[in-house]
Amino acid sequence: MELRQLRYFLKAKELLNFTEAAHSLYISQSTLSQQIKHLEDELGVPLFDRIGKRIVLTEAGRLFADYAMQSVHQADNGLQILQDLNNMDTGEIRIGLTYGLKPIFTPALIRFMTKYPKMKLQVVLGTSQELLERLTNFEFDFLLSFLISEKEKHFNYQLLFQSPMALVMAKKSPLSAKKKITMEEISELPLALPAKGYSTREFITEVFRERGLSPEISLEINDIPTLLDVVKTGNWYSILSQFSISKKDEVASVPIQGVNTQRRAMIISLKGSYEKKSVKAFYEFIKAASENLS
Amino acid sequence: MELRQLRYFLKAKELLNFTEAAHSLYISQSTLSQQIKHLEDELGVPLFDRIGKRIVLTEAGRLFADYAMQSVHQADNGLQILQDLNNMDTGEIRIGLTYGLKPIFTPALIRFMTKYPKMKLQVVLGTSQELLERLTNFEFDFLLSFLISEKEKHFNYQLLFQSPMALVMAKKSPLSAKKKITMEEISELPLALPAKGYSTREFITEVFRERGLSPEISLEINDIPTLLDVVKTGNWYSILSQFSISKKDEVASVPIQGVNTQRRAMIISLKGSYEKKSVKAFYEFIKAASENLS
DNA sequence: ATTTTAAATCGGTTTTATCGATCGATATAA
DNA sequence: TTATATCGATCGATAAAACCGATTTAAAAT
Repeated sequence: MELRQLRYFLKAKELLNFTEAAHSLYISQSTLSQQIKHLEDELGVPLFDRIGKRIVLTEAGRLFADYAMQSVHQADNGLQILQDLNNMDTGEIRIGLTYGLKPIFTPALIRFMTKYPKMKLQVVLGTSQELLERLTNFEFDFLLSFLISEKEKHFNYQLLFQSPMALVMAKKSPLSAKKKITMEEISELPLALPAKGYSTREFITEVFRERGLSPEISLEINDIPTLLDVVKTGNWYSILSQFSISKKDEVASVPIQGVNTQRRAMIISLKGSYEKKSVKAFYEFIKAASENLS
Repeated sequence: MELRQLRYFLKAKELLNFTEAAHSLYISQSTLSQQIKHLEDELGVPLFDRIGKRIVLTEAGRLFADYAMQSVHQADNGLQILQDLNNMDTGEIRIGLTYGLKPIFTPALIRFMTKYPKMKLQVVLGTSQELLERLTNFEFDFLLSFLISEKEKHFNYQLLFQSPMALVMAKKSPLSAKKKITMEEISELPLALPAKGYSTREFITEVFRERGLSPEISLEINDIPTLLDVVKTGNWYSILSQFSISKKDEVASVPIQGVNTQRRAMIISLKGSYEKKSVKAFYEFIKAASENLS
């Protein structure tokens, strides 16, 4: 068993297609096919079921995948820590970012890249749910998100700041003059909310559920700028964290009354994973940006 | 980077001698030398310092070793879990055993091997301290020992039974008629105790320390049967757990008064390591043996 | 029925790991 | 101080393996 074979297996498992996997690994399909076979021979059990020209993971494949992933990951970590030992000016940082935290991220990014121009960053925007999933698969060094549901024990959390939820509406809306608004009032309004998977949406659903309210959710949109465009028409209202609404969005916002509407912005990383110096440095840039904005 | 290279590296790190390491890996010295070099080239930093004809781990080597070990271990675990999936009648169990728990282990071993004759067992007797150290290096599936100091969070503990400490003496000793004895009385006697590293010794030291007693320890022996031979002369007394003294040892024992002299016999294993079916089965045999004896 | 698609297989090529022999350096013994 | 043994590095040759392209086989799709 070799790491090369484990890497091949994991890619094949990911794509469930030998031809594509081979292509993405820059090897031929025949090579991949052979190496998987060798691995299976050594393990004494098939990792894939060949159903016609389709492949699916076997029970054994599912079980084995976790160990293969860990093994490869530990080796990568070892490499990383040594490269880190030499200099922190090179290397790559992979970051998961939720829309809501873009305002904090962008200035941090710019300052960081100015200071360390040789670093390579890879930023993926997405919903908290999908980013957490990918973090678990070692696809990110960390991600920026509002806290979704409960903390999980295999993640590390660093609190950046808290921000209350606010009702968002067109500037011309009569409600924009109010100082505060309750969830009860909101539940009577036509709402356009972020789609499922967004931490904000999960949070809103939970708050409504706690209070036994069943609001009218007429629109679900998986893109925040579009959501704001909809709100600007004046026909719908939305709920976002106060923080993520900037002036140039040209909408009005009214804070929501209630202790439990505080959203906690977090840096989330994977416990047990080696944390590069460069990543730690980035944390400081993000924390500095958070303090400036609050 | 390949697992093969990591295995080579770990063996070289263990023996700190390329020639011996190569021999123990059934490869030539030149091959090992080359493969270590390739690995170092890829990592961009030497893992060993070559001081004359001696090699020592570099800082980088020390850091990298943990990751290499984890990587190899995870791959091995993956293989193990799949072999386990097929049948639990084959494979090897590696067990660390302290002298004090031999009486419980031996009958469990015999029954287990009778039921699963194809299994291969490897049993290492030693002190708790050295066995715990080796458990951390993945050298055992589990070990049997009385609990030493505090529980550590990277170990799993399963309590087997509790046994009080007892003063051990020759049958002819006048003290053998007593029903109980205090630590204060003991501290006046000439003592022969297990050497450092034995859980029992660590425990005794701690109990004396707590009570501010400074006993006369005239003999330290790292072999329990020898210790008992010494005790049989009548010139010395020893302290062992009540349980580990059997009738055929031909010594008398008197329970020690005091709540805190209870020793806890434990199965200790490494958290996060995959636990083979066969190992779980063995646990049951050990637990059954504990219940019978108590 | 025909075409397309995807994995397995085959033969040949390239790369890599491995070995034995040797070299150079160093520690040890005479 | 000199001779000897020991250890890691290096070199050239060989064996093993990974790899590729072409082809085959079988199952979907048309």
